[in-house]
Amino acid sequence: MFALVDCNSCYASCEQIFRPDLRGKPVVVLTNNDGCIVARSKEAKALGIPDLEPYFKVRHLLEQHRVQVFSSNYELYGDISARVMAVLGQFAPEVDIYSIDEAFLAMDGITEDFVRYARRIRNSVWQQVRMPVSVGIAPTRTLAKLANHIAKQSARCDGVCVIRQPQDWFAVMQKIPVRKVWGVGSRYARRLAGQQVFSVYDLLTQDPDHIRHCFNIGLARTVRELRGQSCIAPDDLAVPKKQIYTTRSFGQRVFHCEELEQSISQYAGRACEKLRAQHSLVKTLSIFIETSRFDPNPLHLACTVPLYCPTNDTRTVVRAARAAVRGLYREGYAYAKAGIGLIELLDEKPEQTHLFEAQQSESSRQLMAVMDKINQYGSGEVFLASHGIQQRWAMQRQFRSPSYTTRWGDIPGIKMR
DNA sequence: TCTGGGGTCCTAGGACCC
DNA sequence: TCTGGGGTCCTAGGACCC
Repeated sequence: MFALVDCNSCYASCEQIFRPDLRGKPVVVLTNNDGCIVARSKEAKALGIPDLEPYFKVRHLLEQHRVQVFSSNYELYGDISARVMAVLGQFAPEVDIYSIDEAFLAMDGITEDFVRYARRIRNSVWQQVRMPVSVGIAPTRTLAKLANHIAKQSARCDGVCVIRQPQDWFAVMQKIPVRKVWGVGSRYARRLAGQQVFSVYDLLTQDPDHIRHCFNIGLARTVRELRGQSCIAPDDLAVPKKQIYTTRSFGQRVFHCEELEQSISQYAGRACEKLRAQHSLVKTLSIFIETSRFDPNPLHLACTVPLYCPTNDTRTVVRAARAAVRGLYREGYAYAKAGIGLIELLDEKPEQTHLFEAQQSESSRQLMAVMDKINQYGSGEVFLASHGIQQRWAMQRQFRSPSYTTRWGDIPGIKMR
């Protein structure tokens, strides 16, 4: 059995922790660059504010209902997430962190009544972090996700749902749209509708081989998981990434090559941090710069760059990435976004050395380790000068809250009387 | 004035080779 | 002379997730 613990409206709830005056009120959080709505409190959902809608399109609606708007504050969310995960660690020996706001717990060896166990988790996380969570428990991860969905939807569940046997839940599954299944996006949902598959139950009763033939192995696995047959191995979530990307839209359009080089330097730095965190080396990069996809004639320029010798030294990767940008750059375009992908990765050990090139030096390794140590809280205190100091292209975050838990200057004060 | 997220993996199809 | 099987690698595009 697996438990999936998921924070309710995670980013909005994070903001409410330090603004208890906003509990019970409509709150939304925006994506990077204040682009789209990415999190909505329950009250904001009730107002009919759609998910992932561009901010400027719903701005008047938000103002009309006096919805509190926040820019993304990942320093805060990352720290709150770590605290939630630490609490979950008290409940199971193995916590698979699936994303910033959810984790799977393996329930092996848990003898306590599942409903009671789930309630204890909920209460503890609320008590220790003030984060509301929902808990779904089921024989497979896909069913645990579904149970979590039911826990959130049904008031009667009060945040907890346990699916012991799928067949006990067939009646409920007939009423849940197939789109809600983990692994079924809007495209698959549309194609499935063409085959008269509308509900979770409809999908569950399909022949996996038929689904494999019409779609792919992933969706066939999903069908099996819905039937209670576990096919997503625990390791699937822990394995190192096969590719690492860092891409960002700019706060405003960029016209000059130097600024593109600055941005790509910074993204490369971030990508290399992730690379070192999983003890990998990169052999091939992918670099792109592009105009807005909403432009009448969008331009997308990309190239792949093989590295002479696999590395995880930010300086080497930055040098190659900047050269690539200079090669791609075309004058006269309003660039909206750039990114880097580390697309071919190797294990740090054993290192594949080039016949005529010294392998990555010990001094390089030490330097990177020191940088990572200083920057461990994601605040980016140490960086290469090529990132630039005055970043005209940096993202917009007009409604950012303080980093209450990670910056000395932002720690809330207590009034004594 | 103008505004539109970010990350990862899979697969089909083409190029090339034996 | 022309055809044809099968494998590998690469890449762009598609699909998913939160």
